[in-house]
Amino acid sequence: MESSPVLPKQAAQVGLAVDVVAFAMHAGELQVLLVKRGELPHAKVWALPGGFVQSGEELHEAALRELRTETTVTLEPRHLEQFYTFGEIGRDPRGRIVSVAHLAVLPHGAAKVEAGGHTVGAAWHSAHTPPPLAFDHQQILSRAIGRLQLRLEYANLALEFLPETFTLPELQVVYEAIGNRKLDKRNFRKRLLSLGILTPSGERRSGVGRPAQLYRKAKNVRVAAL
Amino acid sequence: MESSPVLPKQAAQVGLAVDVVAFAMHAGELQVLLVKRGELPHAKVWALPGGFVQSGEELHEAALRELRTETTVTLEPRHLEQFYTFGEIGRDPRGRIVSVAHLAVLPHGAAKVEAGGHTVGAAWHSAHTPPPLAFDHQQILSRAIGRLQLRLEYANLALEFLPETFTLPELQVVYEAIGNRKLDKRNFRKRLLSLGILTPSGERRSGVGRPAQLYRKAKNVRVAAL
DNA sequence: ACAAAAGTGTTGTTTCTACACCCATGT
DNA sequence: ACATGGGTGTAGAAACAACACTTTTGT
Repeated sequence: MESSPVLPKQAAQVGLAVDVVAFAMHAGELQVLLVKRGELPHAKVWALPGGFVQSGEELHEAALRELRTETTVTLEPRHLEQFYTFGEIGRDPRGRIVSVAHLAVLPHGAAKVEAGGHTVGAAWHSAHTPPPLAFDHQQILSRAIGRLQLRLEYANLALEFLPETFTLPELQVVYEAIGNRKLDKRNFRKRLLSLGILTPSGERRSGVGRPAQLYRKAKNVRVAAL
Repeated sequence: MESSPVLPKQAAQVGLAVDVVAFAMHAGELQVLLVKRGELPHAKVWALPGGFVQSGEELHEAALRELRTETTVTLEPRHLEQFYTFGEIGRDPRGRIVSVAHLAVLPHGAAKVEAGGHTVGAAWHSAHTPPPLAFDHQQILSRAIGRLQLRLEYANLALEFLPETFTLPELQVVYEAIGNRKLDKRNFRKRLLSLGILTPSGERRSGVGRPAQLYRKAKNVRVAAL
């Protein structure tokens, strides 16, 4: 399928992997998708979905594949980008394994996850206070949260966490959960509406209280890259 | 020196490389360090310094080594960080080669560069208008400039381009060269001084005109990561 | 009627931008 | 004296932060 690499003299023998930090909003909290490993090393420990890149497979394809086979996520990621490559020598006891870490955003409704592949469990966990993680995955997660917070503020990645139509209070919850802080309702509303990236639609009656206006993303999407 | 990787079933056979985008200021212009390749593919074409990661070598060590052996740079980089990993399948005709690209800042005075290793030339070139580059190095360079512009504004990376003491007009030139736009002298001066990251020292008489105040970086360095 | 959540404006502070002249030195 | 580059202040505009009450619905 491709020519085999002409590796020179003493290039390192490395394994190339991808790991995926998949975020979603559940119960007003920023959550991350974790799998419970079924194999050594770190069997029965929670870890990020991930694995080795296969021949003829692009990096982002490998990330998608791992997400789909290690868990049963029902929806497509709304956003997927590589954000850092972890290659420190001792990071994996099996040898020199370099992992290109990816950040994914899953839309609301991707709640049903099941284990698949070599995993014996899959579940959403609080992103800010996760369980103990295998390998250097805590470090990877922390860096992913940092990147997500950056992206939130200046590319409007928050919309990708919600269904197609949503209310402003729902959007505010996304900002608050990712930023881990409360925001003022009036200022938030002013700022978001003045950006002109939202268009209203019909109304909606939630369980209790006054019904909220529904919005959707405007035509002029601008999810700026880096 | 290390245990050989336990590579599973059909993991891809990949070569792992690093490339270095080394920036410096020369003649009031943002310049990038390029080498003229001595080997196929792309012999006699300008390229970023780079090469394969060796066993037992961390990624950033490999980046430093390539910088030191392919060119004779006299000074240590002031800043070195990985910024993106390029792994597209067709990017290198020799096979599947994944490159972790690094951004380096060399301080003023690193002007003398000579070819070394497998290269037949090494020289500084305009970063905004470089010559034709080998492989996907134009793409790597563009992304590096984008990252540098980001870092400039909110981590004060500009100081790393200058000698230990410098004048405000010199610093402004750095900002203008990286951002590729003119800045207002008064506003620039107000903003920088109000940050409180500069402390004055003695004076200096340049060739002509009124002598400028010299500054150095204050004690509270904050070169925020990511 | 009451509980619950949505919605709405103003004011003061800070930050950003635009803009033109005088100052200190070398020749 | 003059050429060269360094240095300075102000005013309007825009963005941001703090703050409390009214409205609409379901029960």
